[in-house]
Amino acid sequence: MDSNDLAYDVFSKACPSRGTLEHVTGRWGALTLGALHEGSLRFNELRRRVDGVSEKMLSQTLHALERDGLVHREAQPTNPPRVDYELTPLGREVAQRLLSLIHFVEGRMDDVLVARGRYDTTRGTR
Amino acid sequence: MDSNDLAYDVFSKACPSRGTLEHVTGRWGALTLGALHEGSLRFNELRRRVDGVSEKMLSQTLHALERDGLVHREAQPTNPPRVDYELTPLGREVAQRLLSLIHFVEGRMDDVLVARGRYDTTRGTR
DNA sequence: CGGGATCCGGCTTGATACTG
DNA sequence: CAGTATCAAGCCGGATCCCG
Repeated sequence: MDSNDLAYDVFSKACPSRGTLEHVTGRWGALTLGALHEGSLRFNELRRRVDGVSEKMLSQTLHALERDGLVHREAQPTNPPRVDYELTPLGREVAQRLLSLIHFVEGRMDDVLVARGRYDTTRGTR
Repeated sequence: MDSNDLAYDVFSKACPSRGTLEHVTGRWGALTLGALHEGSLRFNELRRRVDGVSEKMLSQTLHALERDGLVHREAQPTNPPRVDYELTPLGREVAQRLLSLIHFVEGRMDDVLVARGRYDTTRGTR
C-alpha cells in the first residue's frame, strides 16, 4: 500500500525499473558496481577483480550499466588501446546502497551458515 | 584494499557469501524479500504480489531464503492448509538495505531513461 | 490451498577463437 | 589490451499432473 504512489513500481512485470534493478543486482552487475566503487578500473583489471566473470559477460554487463547511465566509459585512442570505466554520480549513489547490502551480508555470513546447517539437518541431510 | 580484512569476500568466486548475495539480489529473491517486508504473506498472496513469478520459481526462491535464515515459514496443519511466510530479524535487516536500493532506483528511473535515450541515439539506434 | 515432480523449449552463460 | 563472433551446454522458467 505504500508503493502505489510511485511512478515506477518494480513489482510490476512491465515496469522498466525492474530491468534496471536486474542490471544492478544481477550476478555480475552487483560485483561490477562494487568493484568500480573503489575507483576507476580498466577492462582486464575489472575482469581480475570480479573473480569468475567471462569476457563476454563483463562486456555485456558494462554495456548495460553504461546504457543505464551508471557507468562512464572513457576510451583513449592510443595503441595499445586503454579504456577506463568509472561510476557516474548516479552510479556512485546506487553502488553505495548496494555495498551497504553486500557488506551487511558478508558480515552476517556466520549467521547464514548456521541457519543453513540447521535447515539441512532438520529435513534430510543434503 | 578495504575488503581484504573481511572473512567473507563476495568478490571471490569460492566464497559462500556470493551465493547468499545472489539469493538476495536475484531476480525473484529481491522482489520476494521486498514484498515480505510489508508483512507476513501466504504463498498465493506472494505469487500475486510478485508479478510474473511462477509457482516453481517462487517455491524455489522461498526455500533458498528460508535455508539462509532470511525467511521463516509457518505452516498450520489445518484443512485447507495455511502457510505464512515472514522475514526473520536478519531478513528484515537485509530487506531494509535492499529496499533502500530498490526505492532509489525507482526514484531515479527518469534519469536512467534519459541516459538510455542518449546512449541509443549516439551509437546506432537499436 | 500449498506445494513437489517431471518434461522440455529456449534464452543465458561460458570456452574458444579471432580482430583491431 | 579491449573487446566481438561463434557455438555447445546448461540452467531458467513455464506447463502439466499429482498429492496432502
